[in-house]
Amino acid sequence: MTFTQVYKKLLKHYGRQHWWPAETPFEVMVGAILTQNTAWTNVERAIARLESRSCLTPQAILEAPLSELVECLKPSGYFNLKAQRLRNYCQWYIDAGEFPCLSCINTDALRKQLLAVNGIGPETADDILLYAFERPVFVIDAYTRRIFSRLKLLASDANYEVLRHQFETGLQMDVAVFNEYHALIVRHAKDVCKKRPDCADCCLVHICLFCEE
DNA sequence: TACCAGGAGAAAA
DNA sequence: TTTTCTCATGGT
Repeated sequence: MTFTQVYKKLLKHYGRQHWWPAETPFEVMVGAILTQNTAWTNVERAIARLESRSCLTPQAILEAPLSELVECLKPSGYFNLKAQRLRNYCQWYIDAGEFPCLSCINTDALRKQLLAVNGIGPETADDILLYAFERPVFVIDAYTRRIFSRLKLLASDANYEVLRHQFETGLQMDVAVFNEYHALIVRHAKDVCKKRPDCADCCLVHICLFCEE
């Protein structure tokens, strides 16, 4: 089984996922920060609160009183932490020139800048690069680790950069494929979790889907 | 009631 | 350098 074969099976089974669920690139960025260790349904509530208070722009987030920002973020959990992280990100985003200025920076340099922002780790940076900046970067999350280590395509204890490199060299460097693949992995993980909640260790690999036809 | 969810950073060992 | 702890709400 190869990365490409798994992708084709997932795509055939679930169809296109149309990710990321957001109206604008900046909303993608906000969602990427708010979804850290948090269910997406809770992130949606927080984003809706930001939007209802006209706080879904980097300028508005920086100008809003911290107490108001915290109030908006409460449904997504870790609200104090995320309010500060969101502000850190917005400050960098404005200082760096926003869109379209940032589109001129090459992917490696942009990734380094993102990782230098307090609160932006590898996964969040890659979410932003792939879904907001449309760069060919593969996002490695907990689902990806579990599913692909079970398929013996990845080592579960390898560090993030090693896993990302394995994925990116195992596929064609294509933004559309990376976008769809990660979305399908999340969809699959959630789908299987719902079907088999009794399974120990959250059995994320739906064997029938991946067995040889 | 207990556990987990589309992590990251600081502190401790 | 590696491991552990903290941040926190909402759904199951």
